[in-house]
Amino acid sequence: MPGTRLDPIDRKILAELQADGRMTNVELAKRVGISAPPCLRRVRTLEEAGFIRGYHADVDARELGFEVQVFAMVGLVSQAEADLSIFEERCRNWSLVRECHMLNGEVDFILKCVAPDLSTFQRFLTEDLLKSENVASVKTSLVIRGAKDDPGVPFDVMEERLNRDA
Amino acid sequence: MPGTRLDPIDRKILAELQADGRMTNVELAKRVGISAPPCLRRVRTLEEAGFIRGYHADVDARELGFEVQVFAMVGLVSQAEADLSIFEERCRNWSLVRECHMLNGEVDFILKCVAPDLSTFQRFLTEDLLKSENVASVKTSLVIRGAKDDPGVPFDVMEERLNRDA
DNA sequence: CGTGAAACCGTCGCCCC
DNA sequence: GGGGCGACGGTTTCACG
Repeated sequence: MPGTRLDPIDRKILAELQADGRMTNVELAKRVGISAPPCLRRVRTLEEAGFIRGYHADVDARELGFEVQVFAMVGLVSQAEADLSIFEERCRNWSLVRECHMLNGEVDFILKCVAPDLSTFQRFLTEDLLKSENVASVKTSLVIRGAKDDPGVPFDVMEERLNRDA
Repeated sequence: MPGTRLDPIDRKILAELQADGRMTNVELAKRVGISAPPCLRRVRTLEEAGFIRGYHADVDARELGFEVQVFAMVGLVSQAEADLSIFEERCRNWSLVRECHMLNGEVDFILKCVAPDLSTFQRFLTEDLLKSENVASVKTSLVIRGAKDDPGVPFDVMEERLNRDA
């Protein structure tokens, strides 16, 4: 079971840095109840072990002029591993596609796209996505309004499960 | 048009902080070509104006033991504004629901859920989501594997459009 | 927006348990 | 193994030009 190698202090560090990634190390150390040097060593270890992938400013897309968010459901002709990989790699190269997840069920992939306006998205849809080899079908849904958009994971659910198992 | 009040330096600041939210202010200042004090003033202004909503460590869900990611498509019985708001507020209180977007088309909402294991998710699905008033239907799709998961917005697409308009 | 100065922080070596 | 203390260099963040 992953996550077992982390002690409660590590989990607290991760939760705090997920909530505020620009917190100073001394502030973080105070919150998790140890002094600054060991706290910084733990953070570096968590980064190197891949638990922390990076730090990002959370920018307001709409405020910045990205008015269009779209979820695109993509079906492929061939689901052979090589063809899946090719499609995934293509998505990684489209900066307008922010997320690409392979799903079970009727559809093969869900894409979350962000664009400044509808015409920019339509151009991507017709000239890039739909013209891609192996793409059989694309169904798009515009985001009318966002109700919640929290990055990261629910640490409280994790703690609940750890308490339940204990 | 939003985004017009930002000059090229502000946009560069946002792009840099989106790429690395823990960059020091002096490093940021160097990259955008001004000295540290005005750079910090710009960052504070961008924060207070809401362009920057916060900073978050990007944690690896799977490495941390969150093995299950699910997209849930939710249809409601009533789409009256009051009923939509009630549903959105409920989603905000479910920590396992990380995103909730209202969509056009057949379905009313798409939810992105993160859970440590399938049974935790199933419990949420049957005991919380499906028992909610006004929920007519829920279709879930498990994420088989993630191919791309970049937070934020595509600044390069924005710059392209600005150049095109100019 | 830049300069300078003061306070603070990140970071290291060392000692302790 | 991990945590704490002290000190140096770099950073944040003022006031001022």
